[in-house]
Amino acid sequence: MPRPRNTEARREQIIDGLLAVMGERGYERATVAAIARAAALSPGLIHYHFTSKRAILLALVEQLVARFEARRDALLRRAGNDPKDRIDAFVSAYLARGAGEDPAVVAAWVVVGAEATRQPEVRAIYRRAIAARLDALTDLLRARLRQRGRSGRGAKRLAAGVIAAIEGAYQLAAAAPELLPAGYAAPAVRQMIEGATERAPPR
Amino acid sequence: MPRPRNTEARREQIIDGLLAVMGERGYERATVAAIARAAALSPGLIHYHFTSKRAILLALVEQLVARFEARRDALLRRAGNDPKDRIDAFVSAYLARGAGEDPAVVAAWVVVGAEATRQPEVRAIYRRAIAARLDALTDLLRARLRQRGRSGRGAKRLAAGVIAAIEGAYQLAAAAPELLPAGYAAPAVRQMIEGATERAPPR
Amino acid sequence: MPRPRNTEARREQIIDGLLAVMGERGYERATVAAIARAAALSPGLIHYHFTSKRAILLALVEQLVARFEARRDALLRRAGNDPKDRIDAFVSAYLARGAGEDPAVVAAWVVVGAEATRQPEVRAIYRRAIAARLDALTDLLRARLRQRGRSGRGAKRLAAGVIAAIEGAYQLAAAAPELLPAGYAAPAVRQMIEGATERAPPR
Amino acid sequence: MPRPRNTEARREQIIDGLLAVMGERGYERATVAAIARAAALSPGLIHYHFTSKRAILLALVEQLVARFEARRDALLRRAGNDPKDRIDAFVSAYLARGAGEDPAVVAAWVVVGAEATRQPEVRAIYRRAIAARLDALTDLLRARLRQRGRSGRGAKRLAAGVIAAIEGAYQLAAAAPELLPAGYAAPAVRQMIEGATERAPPR
DNA sequence: CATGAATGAGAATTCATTCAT
DNA sequence: CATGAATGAATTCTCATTCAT
Repeated sequence: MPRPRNTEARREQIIDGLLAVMGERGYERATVAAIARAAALSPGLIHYHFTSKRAILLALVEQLVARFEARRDALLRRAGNDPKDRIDAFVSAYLARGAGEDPAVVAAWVVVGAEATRQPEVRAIYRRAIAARLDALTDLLRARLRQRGRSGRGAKRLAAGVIAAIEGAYQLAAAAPELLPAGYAAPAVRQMIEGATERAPPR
Repeated sequence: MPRPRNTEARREQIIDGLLAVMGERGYERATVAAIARAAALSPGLIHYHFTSKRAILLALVEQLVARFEARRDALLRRAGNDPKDRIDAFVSAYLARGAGEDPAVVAAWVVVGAEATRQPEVRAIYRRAIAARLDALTDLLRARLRQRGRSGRGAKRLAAGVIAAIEGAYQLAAAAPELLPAGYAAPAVRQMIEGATERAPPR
Repeated sequence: MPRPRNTEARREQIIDGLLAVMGERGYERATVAAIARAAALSPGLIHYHFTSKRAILLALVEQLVARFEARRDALLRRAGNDPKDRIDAFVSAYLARGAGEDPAVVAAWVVVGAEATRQPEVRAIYRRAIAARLDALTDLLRARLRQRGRSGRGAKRLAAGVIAAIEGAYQLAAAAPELLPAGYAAPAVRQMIEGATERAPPR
Repeated sequence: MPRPRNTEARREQIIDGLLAVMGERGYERATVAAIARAAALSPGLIHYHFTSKRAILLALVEQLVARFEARRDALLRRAGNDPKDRIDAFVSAYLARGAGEDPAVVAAWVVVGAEATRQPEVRAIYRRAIAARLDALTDLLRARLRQRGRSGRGAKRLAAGVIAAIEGAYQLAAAAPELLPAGYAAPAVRQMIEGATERAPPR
């Protein structure tokens, strides 16, 4: 009678181990031994379930992306059809973490962003995720602009600004949280959007 | 007739070596050997001029901060006294790099931000720098709000939003440049500021 | 079916490796590579079982101390109750090494004595060992003095002299063995004790 | 007009530098830079005056030996002709340092003893010095034995015991000074000598 | 003689990965 | 699947010695 398979559970454990360790040490200094410890597993087991340390990172990045998308979709579903509400839902889903939801996830995402700078495979996933957010947000913004009788022309640029602001909020939350006024990020982003909407040329 | 001292020049060379290597490999993978190669020096010499690799990083961080401040001061001096112009000068000085001025500097600053997450000494310098920018920008924004007859209350939160947006622009520029519309950042930041100014309550 | 644990055996091997190498090279020049070679292990394994080279040294020092104490206790148990016999047993146990029992141990102990001069952790163990010997020998000498109807006053100073003579015998055995007459040490120590006993004031 | 030669003074400075540093760090860890600092000279100058670090050590050892011999000769000259007084003079000269005269010299001599264990050139000087002390002391002891009407047979073995006791006193003074009763060494050595003298067979 | 920079050969330590059990 | 020992290639750092001035 073969032992029941538990590969998936183990993979989750290991990914969570990397998440925990990477937040406080970064990727390079997250040793396989430390990941194993955080996952309450033996070091040897790590390489049974993952071919390499890099593979764990890639799985983690994908998981972080998927988590965001799940939360975003849930909030959008609840938001109804009004463009403004939908934009708020998107921003809330994105900022939930940046605002302090789970510090480990915030820290890990910042590390992922830095790794995306150099590891091609991380970069690929990261870009795909950012591109998807950019596209989705662009659509939402365009709907909003049209609702206000404006041209949708600047939507993409505006979306880029919003995403930059949110990614920057993550970075600041991870590196200098005590400098920041509470809850500054969402209103700032909203100002950016409203300011742009009002100034946009008519259709 | 001793050999003339050249420590300062050598330190610069080494810092530049780290800047170059770190941009493409990150701090951990910027080996001392690679730094030496980039600086066209022998590896042993690195440790003659710096006590440790970390010390080079700290020197680099301080240099990056100083460079920004020098550029900002120069632009502010040229900007005159109008609050709006001064804010523009500040943002331009900050974004000059984000916009692509020197990709190595952009990449390095992103790495510094990530390292600030974990290395206490880097964090200290990083925080001091961010705090200084926050204070300076808050003052500029407050002047602008008053000029328009508004309360200066929200100035600090707005400043935090602007800085987040700019730091995020660095991150995106380093990790996903080809996704971004050209020159999106400055207008987005301007929208954020104008939106907030107009919506701010009267004094 | 995990590989059976063998940490203790490996640690012994490594300690023995240091013992062998240190005797002929001293501690500093006993490189980890050389220790590994002497222990017939790979260099990396050394640091799997010990956190640092210093940790091996500390383990070795403790082992040397324990070895002496085991031999001393064994001889004392055999010696019976006569104070003179017990003193002889103590001195024999101590000098067994000095007299040439195991040259590697003699040499290592001399190195330990020199390291105790500077490494605080070595010094702590060394002192504790010397203090214990001093106390034990003082008790033995006091019993002997009383047996001869003398005051036990000078016992501690005499014990210090005996221990100095034995430690010195180690040093000379390690550095200049061929200069020394065979078997000089035990009689010399005995003379020291007898001379002092006879000259001690009555109780 | 050539600069006046100062080689001898410089060599002394450097030797003193090694003396100071070696006492607290041992020979291996006494870096040339540290020696230079202790000597208030530049590192490069060290190798102008000595071909190697080892050469400094050899010079230091020779100096320590010479210093002892000078003091011993001075004390012997003052001691007159009585064998007992001459022996006392010898022991005093030897122990002066062990008793705490100059801790740096004591510490350095202990390091020299340990180095003699492995460096052939140090060993050669060390042995010659010990052999000379052994011979000289043997003569003194023989005179004393004859004076008391005893056979001089055991003189050499006794001398070895005395020298071991004194060398051991150095070791203990360097590594565990606070454990030792004040002024224990000289009386203990005297007991050793008197005990042996009285027990020696008649001529 | 003197200075202090420069070199390069180690040294300890770390760590991803492999492997025997 | 699981364990934890084993390996070996890197990596940072040290330091005696050399050298240009």
